[in-house]
Amino acid sequence: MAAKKNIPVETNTEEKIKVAARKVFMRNGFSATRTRDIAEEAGINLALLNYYFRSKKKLFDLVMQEKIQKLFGIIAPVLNDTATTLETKIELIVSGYIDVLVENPDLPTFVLNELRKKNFEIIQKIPLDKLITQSSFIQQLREKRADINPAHFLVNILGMTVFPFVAKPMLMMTGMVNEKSFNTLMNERKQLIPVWIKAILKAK
Amino acid sequence: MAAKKNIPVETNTEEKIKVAARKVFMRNGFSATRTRDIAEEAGINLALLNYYFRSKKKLFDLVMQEKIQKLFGIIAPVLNDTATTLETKIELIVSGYIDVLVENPDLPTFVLNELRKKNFEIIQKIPLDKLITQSSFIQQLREKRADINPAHFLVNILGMTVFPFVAKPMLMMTGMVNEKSFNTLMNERKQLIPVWIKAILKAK
DNA sequence: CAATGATTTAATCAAATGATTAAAATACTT
DNA sequence: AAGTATTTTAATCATTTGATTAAATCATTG
Repeated sequence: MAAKKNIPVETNTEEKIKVAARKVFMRNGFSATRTRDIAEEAGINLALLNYYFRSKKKLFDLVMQEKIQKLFGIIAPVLNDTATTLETKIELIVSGYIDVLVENPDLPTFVLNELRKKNFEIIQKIPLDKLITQSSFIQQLREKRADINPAHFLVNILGMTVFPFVAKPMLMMTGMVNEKSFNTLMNERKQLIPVWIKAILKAK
Repeated sequence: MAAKKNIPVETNTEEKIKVAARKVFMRNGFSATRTRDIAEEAGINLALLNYYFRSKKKLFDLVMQEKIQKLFGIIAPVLNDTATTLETKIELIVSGYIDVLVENPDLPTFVLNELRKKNFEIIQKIPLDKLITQSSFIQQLREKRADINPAHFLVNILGMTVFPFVAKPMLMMTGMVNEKSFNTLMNERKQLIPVWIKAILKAK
């Protein structure tokens, strides 16, 4: 590691490849992405990709790891914050997700589809199990409504929040939304979903 | 068309290829599927695939067309039935989707992801726009709650119903569900989602 | 500045893959 | 049964694609 010392991150070859890989893998998925596409997008020689990352698969795993962390990073800290109420947590999860997904609309479909196809070796195995089931969020829900299965409740919040992004191509196909009205709709949902979830919490 | 007359559908080569194509395309998506995989799954010579369907893309478009119709076929007739109440429609959509998706858990992620990647030429262009916006469902919703945007309302129902299937790999990764408890959960949701949606309808 | 190590390039490989072809086998018609 | 059309097969193409190699360039160190 002789060179590379004073080279700013943006012009660092390794970083240029990562940036390009994120973009191309996210757009096309693992199988439809050719290493040549990434090289071209990065403006580098194809051999450099293998020089820095060994293989297409290794580079992809790196990107996947990031994207999964991005997706869980929105919800994890909120679930475990003992300082906030259940209502506040709901608001934070909803607006947190919508803000990130308006900027990265393809993120959930990409991750969920690649997971489904098992195109990914889990590198960093986190004990998500306990992290969620022991969370402050679940405890607070139990106090309020011990009869509601936390899985149902979380699925409702995420379904209302994340699903529209997954279903976006279909919503556009049906003419129910266009590129502009979709974002308006999502911003409205930041206020609306917490109201609806509270209605569900009251329902019996 | 000389032969093929008395040949039962199951042993019909064209049909065998379609059955195999549905299976393999659904599991792997367009790009990760090789025509050789389909031929092997169908137990036929590779050349027959091109003989009957001209190309991988044409065969894929056929499968996509079917899958999209399957996905919309659940909801379309319910939305437009003037004989049922809004409450009944909600119940029918929810249980209709859950029943089909328990048997075809990969259907939504497959379709939504391939649509996202635009791996598909829409052959049969249906005026889904009017079909939905002019539907009995939307009219009934307007009568009950003119202030609720129908898009929000439909997204809520579909989000709560369809999203769990899309998120299944992630729910399993977090240890929140396993293969067995997932189906139990989905069956519970057939009863629960209509209750929750009614709570949303009452909320202000 | 020369020597050393890191980075980059052009050229090339080997395997995979969608598709085609010509011939063989099979079924249908008269 | 002979002749014709359809279906199936084995072999082969032409590209694409992930990866490697050897040589060239560049930067750093002593």
